[in-house]
Amino acid sequence: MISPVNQEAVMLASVMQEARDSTVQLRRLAPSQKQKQLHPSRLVKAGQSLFYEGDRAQFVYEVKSGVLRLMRLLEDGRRQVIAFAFPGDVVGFPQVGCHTTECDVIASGEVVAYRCDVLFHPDRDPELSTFLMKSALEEIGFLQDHFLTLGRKSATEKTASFLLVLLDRIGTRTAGLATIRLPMNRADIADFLGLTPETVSRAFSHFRALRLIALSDANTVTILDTDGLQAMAEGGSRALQRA
Amino acid sequence: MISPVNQEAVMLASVMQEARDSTVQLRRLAPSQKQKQLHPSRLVKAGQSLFYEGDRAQFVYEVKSGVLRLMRLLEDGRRQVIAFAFPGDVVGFPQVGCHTTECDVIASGEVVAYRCDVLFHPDRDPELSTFLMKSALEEIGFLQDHFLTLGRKSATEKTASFLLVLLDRIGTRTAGLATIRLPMNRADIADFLGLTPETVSRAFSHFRALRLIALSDANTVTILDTDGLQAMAEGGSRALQRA
DNA sequence: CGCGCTTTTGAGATAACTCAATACAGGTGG
DNA sequence: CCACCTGTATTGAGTTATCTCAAAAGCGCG
Repeated sequence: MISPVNQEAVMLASVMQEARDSTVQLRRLAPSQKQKQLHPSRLVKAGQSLFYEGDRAQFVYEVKSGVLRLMRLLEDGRRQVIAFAFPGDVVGFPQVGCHTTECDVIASGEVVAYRCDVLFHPDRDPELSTFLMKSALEEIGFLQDHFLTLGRKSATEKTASFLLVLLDRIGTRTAGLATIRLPMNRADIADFLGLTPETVSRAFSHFRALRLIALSDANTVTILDTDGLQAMAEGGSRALQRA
Repeated sequence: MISPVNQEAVMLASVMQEARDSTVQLRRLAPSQKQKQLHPSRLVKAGQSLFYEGDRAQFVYEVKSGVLRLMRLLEDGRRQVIAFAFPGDVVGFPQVGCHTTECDVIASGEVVAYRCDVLFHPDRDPELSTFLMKSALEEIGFLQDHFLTLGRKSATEKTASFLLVLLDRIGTRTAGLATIRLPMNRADIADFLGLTPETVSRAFSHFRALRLIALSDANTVTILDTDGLQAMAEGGSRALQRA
């Protein structure tokens, strides 16, 4: 998921603030598609922030490699992770010119920045415009999916759903078994699912006890029974969950 | 919110299925803007459905008057209301050609239908394309707002937040007091907030006891203390909530 | 080897749920 | 015009899933 080259290339001095200055860490890439020739690629390092809630929106970012975390905060410190962004995702769609979420890098990688004004001038680059519209529609669909999870599912259902989505997005198949390397910690997962880290941990333990998953370490999940996990995610047999 | 004329004009025989047939209930309107001349307006009646989950997406709809409800269902009947759409909102953004939510009319009114293919051909009508992009961005912002509510707020905070959003969208000011006519019932509110109808009702009663609101009838809310309700919505003083 | 951070496990507290009864409102028909 | 009837909303009492607080375990790092 993260190319080692990128990690090397990032200077150790880089701190959060740097990422907000668009002139830092810019680099030309071999253009992958015609309409992207003009849009610079940027290396980003875990721990950086691409933007904060309330920032004037300058760019939307397409993730090339690495993982981003979008979140919103409540005054008293409560946190909601809106989304994790993986390669192919576009983040930073603005609201009346401002970002309404904070965007942090949780796994170093590379992003492509598009000036926000391309969103409102489709005639200048119809191809790019269509790409961004599709990305926005994807984002809407993704958020809607997660609504159901957030509003109507139990802790085990939420956690199982989460693992299945990640399996789909970043799962790898080794020796016939699907495994997921989690780039985020339990607190991030909890804040994504509207739970506490303890409850997430208990759900993992529960799945392990049922032999649906195995954990080689806390962040490496092997899926032993996809169907069983699917049943969990949809409350297929709600009795099963307590078993 | 709902013009009486529209209610009259709709035939009593109209049932859900009719709304899905785009040839039914079409009518030319005086074009409000140049780019909308070609897009037909359609009268819709409370109880109809504009589309269902899984339907091939043909149109996105701009609400002119009335209120729509977007929702998703789980096999076992659990329901999540994704959004209520008021005049000015655009609903029905498709996912790979299909609708991923069900859309029902909860208050009769009028919508404008735009063919989905305009989303992917911005050069044909840049002005419309920009309008739809802005609508999509609004939708994303709106969904993100609601994420925080859904994932991290208590029942009273959720309910207070809900009332404040509605105040902003459809509140009216009479005799110096802001009032809201709720077009949806308690079950809809509950399914929007991830609660039960009983809990929503208790929250209303709680606010009434604190003299933050008054209810002339179950669907007519008068806001007596906006600041107090705001404090409730943000858990400003969490002690206050239990008072 | 010991320190700090994350995760896991445990035990008790609580917010919201479930089920059930009552109250209310709007529409219908006598 | 009023009584009834149906669906929605409210209120009550007991249950439970999840949270909170606390302790133990695991893991990486200097």
